Amino acid sequence: MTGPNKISHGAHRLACPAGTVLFRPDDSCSGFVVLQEGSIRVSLTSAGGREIVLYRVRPGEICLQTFTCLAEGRTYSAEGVAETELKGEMIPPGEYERRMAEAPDFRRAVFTAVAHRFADFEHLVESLASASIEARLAEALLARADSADEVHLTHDGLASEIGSAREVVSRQLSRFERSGLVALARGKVTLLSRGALEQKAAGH
Amino acid sequence: MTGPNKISHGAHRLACPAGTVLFRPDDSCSGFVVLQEGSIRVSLTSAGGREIVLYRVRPGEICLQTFTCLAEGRTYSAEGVAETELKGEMIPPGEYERRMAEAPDFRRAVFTAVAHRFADFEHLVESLASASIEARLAEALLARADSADEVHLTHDGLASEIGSAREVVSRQLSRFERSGLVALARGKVTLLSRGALEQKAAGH
DNA sequence: TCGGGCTTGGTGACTTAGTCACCGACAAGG
DNA sequence: CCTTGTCGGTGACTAAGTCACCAAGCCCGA
Repeated sequence: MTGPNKISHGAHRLACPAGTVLFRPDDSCSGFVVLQEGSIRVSLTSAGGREIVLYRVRPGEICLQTFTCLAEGRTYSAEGVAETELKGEMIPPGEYERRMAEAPDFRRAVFTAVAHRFADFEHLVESLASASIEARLAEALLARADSADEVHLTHDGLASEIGSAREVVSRQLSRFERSGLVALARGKVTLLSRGALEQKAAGH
Repeated sequence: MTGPNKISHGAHRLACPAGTVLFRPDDSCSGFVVLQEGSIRVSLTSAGGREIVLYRVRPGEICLQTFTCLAEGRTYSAEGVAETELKGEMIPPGEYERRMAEAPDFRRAVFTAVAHRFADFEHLVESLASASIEARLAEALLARADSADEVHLTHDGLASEIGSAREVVSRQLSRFERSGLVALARGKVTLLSRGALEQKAAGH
């Protein structure tokens, strides 16, 4: 725990390539991750094989799963995968406890992050309970488009984002394409009218 | 803040009858509630008028809405209604901050409660994303039945519990009745076979 | 460069869920 | 009583999800 890996007392460096599975359901938690670079996708897969993305962890945010596990000494219930290369620190459970008790800034940052995360969850529940597929898909496309208005996800991937099925996404995308809102290619969706998609996302 | 209402330093007594609306979307938060008796129903109502119960707060638990508001200084986004008569304490924001910083037991209790609450949310998301109406309704009936196996809720109320529509609940209840799982009366459902309902809740 | 085999996407047919409009039954209070 | 509001039932329709299957693109080894 000393030497080049030591970046702050009691913590050690975390670095892993894109695609790394950080945790799976029933894993126990090995520490609190403070992300400096990259993004982690946290998703839930139900018995029927349906996957839904709960949230993403980015620098400055926290993984609520991890918080929960540490607070209760329980195992994970979701899966976390590195979407990009990751860099950060891993704070072991004991050190995490100590900081929560003694470092007001650390504690405040964790709280704020928990609160944010919780707001995400609320939004997700509201969407699932009452938004149309059209609206949810439009929202997901806008949220995941890059600066060139391109979304590099398969229809299957998009289905996971919104907690639906591939066929449903395919059909809705075809409708968007026929209306001139997007252009489709294998593994890619190009947004042609953000404005119109924003309308759809808001529920017409 | 002194006199008969003082029950612990800086807090004051909270008492209100069933049906009291404790907070609505966009209200600002006036303090942290520690419940000693009763239950609070926290629900979200979407633009289309569809209501869904997020969770209930019971003694020893916390209202995550309130936690979020205090942590970020934001307003509520859901509605909280007293389901029964309530008794407890109301800890004002400043005092809440102080306790979080100085009282390890208080802090630990809050964390544990947040973690529990979060697990509820996860379960809700998973249900919404992939469980059938049959399963969700069976689960809600079991969760809300009293010791006499009776559920005192209207079909509309049950629909809010599972985030669906009254007609859907009515039809599913009819099917349960035809299968001999429940007996129906105005404003009441009587469970006739918990075992069979548990099967349904687990997804056949 | 050819040809599997895998991934991705398209489609029809069907089931389940949600919506809309409407009506009848019941309960409580004047 | 009768009136008014709540509660529940129903038919007809739309939206979403499921199932089975196929076709096109892509990767990779022979």
